[in-house]
Amino acid sequence: MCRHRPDQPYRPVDTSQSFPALEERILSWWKQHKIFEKSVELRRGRPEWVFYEGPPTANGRPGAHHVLARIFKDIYPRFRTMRGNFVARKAGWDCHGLPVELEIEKRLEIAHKEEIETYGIAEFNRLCKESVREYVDDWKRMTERIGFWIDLDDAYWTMTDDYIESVWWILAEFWKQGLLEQDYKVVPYCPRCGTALSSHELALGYKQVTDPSIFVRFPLQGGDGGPEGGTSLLVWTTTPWTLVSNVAAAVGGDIIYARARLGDERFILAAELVDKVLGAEAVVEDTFPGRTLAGRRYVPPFRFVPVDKPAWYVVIGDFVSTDEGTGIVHIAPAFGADDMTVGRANDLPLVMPVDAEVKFTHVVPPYAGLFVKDADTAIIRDLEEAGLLFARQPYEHNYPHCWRCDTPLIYYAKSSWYVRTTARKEALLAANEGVNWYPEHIKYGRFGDWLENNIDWSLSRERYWGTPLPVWICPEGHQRAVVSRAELGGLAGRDLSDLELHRPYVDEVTFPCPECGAEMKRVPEVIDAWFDSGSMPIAQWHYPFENQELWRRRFPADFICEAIDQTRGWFYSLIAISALLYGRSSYRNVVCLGHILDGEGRKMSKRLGNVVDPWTILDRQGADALRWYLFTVSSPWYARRFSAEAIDEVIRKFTLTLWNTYSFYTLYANIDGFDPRAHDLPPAERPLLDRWILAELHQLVVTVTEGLENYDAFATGRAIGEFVDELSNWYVRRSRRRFWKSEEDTDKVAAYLTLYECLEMLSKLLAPYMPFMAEEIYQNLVAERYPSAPESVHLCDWPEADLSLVDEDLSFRMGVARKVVTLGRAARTAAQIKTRQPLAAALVACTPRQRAALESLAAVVCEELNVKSLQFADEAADLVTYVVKPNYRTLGPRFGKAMPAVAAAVAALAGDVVAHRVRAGEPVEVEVEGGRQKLGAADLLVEVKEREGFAIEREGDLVVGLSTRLTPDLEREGLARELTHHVQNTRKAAGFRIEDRIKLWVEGPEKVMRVLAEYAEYISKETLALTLETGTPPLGSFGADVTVNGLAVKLALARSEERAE
RNA sequence: GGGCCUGUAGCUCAGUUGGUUAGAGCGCAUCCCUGAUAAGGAUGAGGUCCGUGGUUCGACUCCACGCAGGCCCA
Repeated sequence: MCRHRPDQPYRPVDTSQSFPALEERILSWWKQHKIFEKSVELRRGRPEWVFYEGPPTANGRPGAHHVLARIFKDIYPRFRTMRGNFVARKAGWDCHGLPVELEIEKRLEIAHKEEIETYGIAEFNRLCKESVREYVDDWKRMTERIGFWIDLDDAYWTMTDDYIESVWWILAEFWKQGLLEQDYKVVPYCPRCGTALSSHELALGYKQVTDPSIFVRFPLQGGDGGPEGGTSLLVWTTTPWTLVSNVAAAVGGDIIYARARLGDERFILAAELVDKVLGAEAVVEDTFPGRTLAGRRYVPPFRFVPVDKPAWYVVIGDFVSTDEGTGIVHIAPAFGADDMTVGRANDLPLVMPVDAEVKFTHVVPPYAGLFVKDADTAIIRDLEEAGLLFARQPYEHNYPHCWRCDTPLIYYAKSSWYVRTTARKEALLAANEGVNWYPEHIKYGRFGDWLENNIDWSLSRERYWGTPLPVWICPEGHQRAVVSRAELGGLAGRDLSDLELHRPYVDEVTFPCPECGAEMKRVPEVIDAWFDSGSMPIAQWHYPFENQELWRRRFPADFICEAIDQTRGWFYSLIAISALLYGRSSYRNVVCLGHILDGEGRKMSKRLGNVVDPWTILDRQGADALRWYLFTVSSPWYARRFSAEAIDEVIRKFTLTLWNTYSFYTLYANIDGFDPRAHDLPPAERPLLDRWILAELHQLVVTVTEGLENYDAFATGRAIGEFVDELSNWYVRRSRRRFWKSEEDTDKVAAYLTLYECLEMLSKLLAPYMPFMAEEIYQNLVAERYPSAPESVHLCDWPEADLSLVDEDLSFRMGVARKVVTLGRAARTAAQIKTRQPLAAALVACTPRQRAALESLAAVVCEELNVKSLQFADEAADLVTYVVKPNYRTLGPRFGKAMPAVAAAVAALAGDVVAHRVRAGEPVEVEVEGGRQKLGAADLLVEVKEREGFAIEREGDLVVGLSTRLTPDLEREGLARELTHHVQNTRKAAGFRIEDRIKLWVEGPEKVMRVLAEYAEYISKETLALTLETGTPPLGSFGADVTVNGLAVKLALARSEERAE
């Protein structure tokens, strides 16, 4: 590539080109000539358009579904770059997290966390690091191959010390503001694995199970502290073992409760549940809202654990429902999220009689040492003996289990570190206001809801491979969040600038507490990897330790893009961190893609094993085809099914059509030695067809530009697809003979120029979508010929539409002509007459505007339909009949309920007569429900219907008929064209090149020979025959026996040495 | 269990503020054209527009409630 040679032919375009091979060639050319780097540098100093890369998790090989987000991350930055913005593309890799650890655990055959410590954290983390690097290499190869232009050499890695140091800075900022705190929180916990589970893991393990559920009496206390008149709160629970830790009973403030008598006992429970729980015999004595119960004390079921605060009274909880149970919920703050919340709100004591293995401790002698769930039976028995058990029944529900070992999870209060996002909820919501979401509904839907129901960010993980939480703590409980390596070194009194900021190295650093002098040690936790990736707007630059100016320029991002599952992931972590730090979002526009599903409609995931390896597509069909498929197959916001077959369709339908058009141009331009820059022919001086396709082309530029500005690669891609179809199947097909006629006149120059301009423009419009194909076309047509042209299509400016060339009227006219041609062909099909057989006339019935359009394009229509003339049916013609219909849009609002009567009255009118009046714009009167109503011309729609028994076709207002009578003249002409057709086929069969001149011999019945004589000039010209003879062909000629309109004919041809003029 | 999204031809999907006869591509069938040719074009068959109610003169479209799938969360 890149040898300039305007006077040389174009590189021949192979119609059976392998696209993957082509792409590989272009990839290496890009690399060799640093085109990506140049494309970025070219715009240095121009307004920045900031893109943030959401770091892929370097744990697992990339699948076809990962290609989706990466190409959408590619197309808009490419577009903006061509539009003139400076768009830096810094790559990134998400390196930390449990999945990486699990993989190493598997490799080391480790089953328990403790074994990691035995194995050695340093070595374990070294293996994690290694694994990350391996996967990153896979991702790099995929990224390059799909043409995703991103700077892989300057990627941020969340595991580097610089990155971690920036994350520390953020955490220390939060700590200073009181937004980073240690707290108890109820988490799902696997008693067997000894670890809390993340919400993501939780989702993997829900199962339908049956648990014991019991109804228990909580006898109300009277004023003296004793039971009050035999009245009990009736409480329902599915976890009897938590009753040991009961400290309160919750009711809904607005829920109506009843005091109901059953026998000589009284119960309090939700009024609407009385029948269901107590049965029909129960008598309701009183009803009252739950809030009147607040503060009422009751006798607790167990008193094993001493409490240090008031307990055992009724509290209000907004989570209480009457869907099941009794409407009264027993509260054990250590063992339920709602319980914990309500416990905090009411300052209830935390009763925690359970150890790390979730067994009862010695505080509860009867059950000590029992796994809590195994204690259920004994607890129920003891309740029964104490007379507290009212009823028991098995309860079937969806309960989470450990996805690894299938053990039922226990909700359990654990100490953990939290980012108090709830304290800044308003800032989060305000930050979201400044974000444009694509699609829009996410903003106040899924994402907005998530922010509205925000919960504190559970930050810490009791793991090894992650950013260490930079908090040091002393035995007195004083805390210190460390901001940087330098600060840590200062505190520790030694140079720590080379310290690796991972475990176990940071764990080894201790220093005296500034407050009490005792030794401070780091807390053992690492942080949630989502915090790492959400910190990237800051940490990717090692801000604020470096790059302050750069950071100011590149915050916030103009554009980010991920799949929809990131609403709770990266989209959230980004906005949470930046809202807490700066009170604003770190991104302005976010494209939120639907998932790629497998053939069965399931999400592609490593776990299901249904991931399509992108290389099977890339090696066979190529990156452009995959890209085009993903951009245009359907709306990107929705989940779509992936199909390799549909990519073949893309190639057949779009790629090959474009390729053939491109190949067609180069083929003929080479034959004629055509150089578009040697000619200057303004569009206004070119034929109508050329002006038409140029009008479409420039309209396309407008459409694509506006679409890409609005992040709509889908509609714009489809618009390009339609244009390519029009270019190929109308413009080129209609213009074919202009290219291969021998004389070089203005008409031919116009055709070449027009097609060339379309292809050149297309290469630019396509560059963000199909960077390889666009490059190939641009290289061959432009860059390799003209030294002044940009070296690559990706270094070009985005094209500006020439609005003076856009011509809506012309588009309309050509549209009508194309429609008439379509209908005329259908009429031929119906009449079983080949297009090659000329006919006398096509007869069209249509509106005046359509008529005008067709008259201006009569030649085109006649040629396409192979008719001698185009005629128009007048009102009296037998071709059609008219039907008048009511215009619902105007009449509906006017007549309302009387509309059906109006429609009936209109239907009763004599169509032919009324149609005439309507077309003339005159009003019509109808009789509706006894009254006369005047209907204007706009209130009636005239429809044309074909009369029975004609070879005609119609669509809407348009009716096309063909006169099917064959005269002898027409028949002979048809035969001549048929002969030509067979000669052309024979030429091809003989393997002649299209520009080869031939000698032709024909032998056949007299009828054929007469036509041959009459049409000798036509046939010779069409087939490039220099001689046309009858008689015996010489040896070495290429012969063929053919049947022409049922007549046996012998053809023979030979290549001529002469070059004709 | 909750929230969001989706449900249109055998398949993959469009369908603009509610308005006359709901579209495209693929597949299938029939046929045509062809020096772009491992393409192209036409026609046909194929639709309870997920279901049920409602609003309206009129609903694929708006509302409610279901059903199914996806995602996120419990």
